[in-house]
Amino acid sequence: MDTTIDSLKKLLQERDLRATPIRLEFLELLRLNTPSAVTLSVIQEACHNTDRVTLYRTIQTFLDKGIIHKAHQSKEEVYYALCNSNCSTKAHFHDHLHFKCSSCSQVTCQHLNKEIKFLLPSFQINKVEIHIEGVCNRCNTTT
Amino acid sequence: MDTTIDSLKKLLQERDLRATPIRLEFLELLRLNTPSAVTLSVIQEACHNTDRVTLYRTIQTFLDKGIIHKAHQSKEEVYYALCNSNCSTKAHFHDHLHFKCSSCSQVTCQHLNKEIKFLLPSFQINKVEIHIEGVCNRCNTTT
DNA sequence: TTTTAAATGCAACTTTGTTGCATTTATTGT
DNA sequence: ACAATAAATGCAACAAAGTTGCATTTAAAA
Ligand SMILES: [Mn+2]
Ligand SMILES: [Mn+2]
Ligand SMILES: [Zn+2]
Ligand SMILES: [Zn+2]
Repeated sequence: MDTTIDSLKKLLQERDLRATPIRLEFLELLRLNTPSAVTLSVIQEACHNTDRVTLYRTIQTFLDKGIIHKAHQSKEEVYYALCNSNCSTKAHFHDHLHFKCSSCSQVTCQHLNKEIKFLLPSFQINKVEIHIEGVCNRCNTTT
Repeated sequence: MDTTIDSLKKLLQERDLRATPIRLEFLELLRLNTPSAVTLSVIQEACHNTDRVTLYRTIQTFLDKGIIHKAHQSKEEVYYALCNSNCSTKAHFHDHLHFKCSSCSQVTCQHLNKEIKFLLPSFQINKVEIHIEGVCNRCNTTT
């Protein structure tokens, strides 16, 4: 039997990281919010008895190891979400965009079904980030 | 005869803003860097005898009045660039993407020739921001 | 159980951004 | 050209956000 906690433990150990209670709580929070991304301030509220510094370091570690990625990065707040299994210590691979709903203010990862082509002659494209703002399907249909 | 300074003065007065030396220096800096965007830290260096607070307030004013816009907004640094004449006190209108070159580290505004369609059924799209990283045409051709 | 490197907590610090208020200055009208 | 005035600026004090060094604790391996 493989509980969700066990799978998170495995995820950490695969990346040579220790499965500490703080890290598991952090990841469980992100997992529960899938497909919505979570801000640092929400993480801080949830982990209120954890030192700020530890959370900063945890985020940095998870980014480096390809466990989480930044979704809808703005100057005000950064949203974090779990990566899929494509990402590793080596590199991140995401073929999705980030949608911020101005109604429910949720940031979600949305899969890109068709590949998007940009006409930039003699440019080399390495990374594409797409942020869209509007009203999400839930808020739009639930009139 | 219409010097560039005069045109900048006119731009400010059209938006009910006073043409102060600081504001003209600020806009001249952005104009000289076109089509590259400029970070706050670069602005601060250029206007080293201007108070930080004034620069923060100048940026906010220019954003509100549709004179500048944020290009390649990240948590670390925000890049600012002049708006085209479409933008006003009412709203910003941009149909271009922002390209960050990992070689020369310049952020440039690139026009979108063809409109990009996203397949997001029952979503309402209000704003689209596209950030691309890679190697720009100048760096790519100058091998 | 013991060992040990990794992870955490704490304190001090830096950097970045904000607010209130006094002073200065660009613009308008005389 | 000068005076009046509202806008813009500078300064000080503050608040928020992020960083660093180091001592202590703990997960994982022996
Ligand atoms: Mn995502
Ligand atoms: Mn732009
Ligand atoms: Zn919504
Ligand atoms: Zn370049």
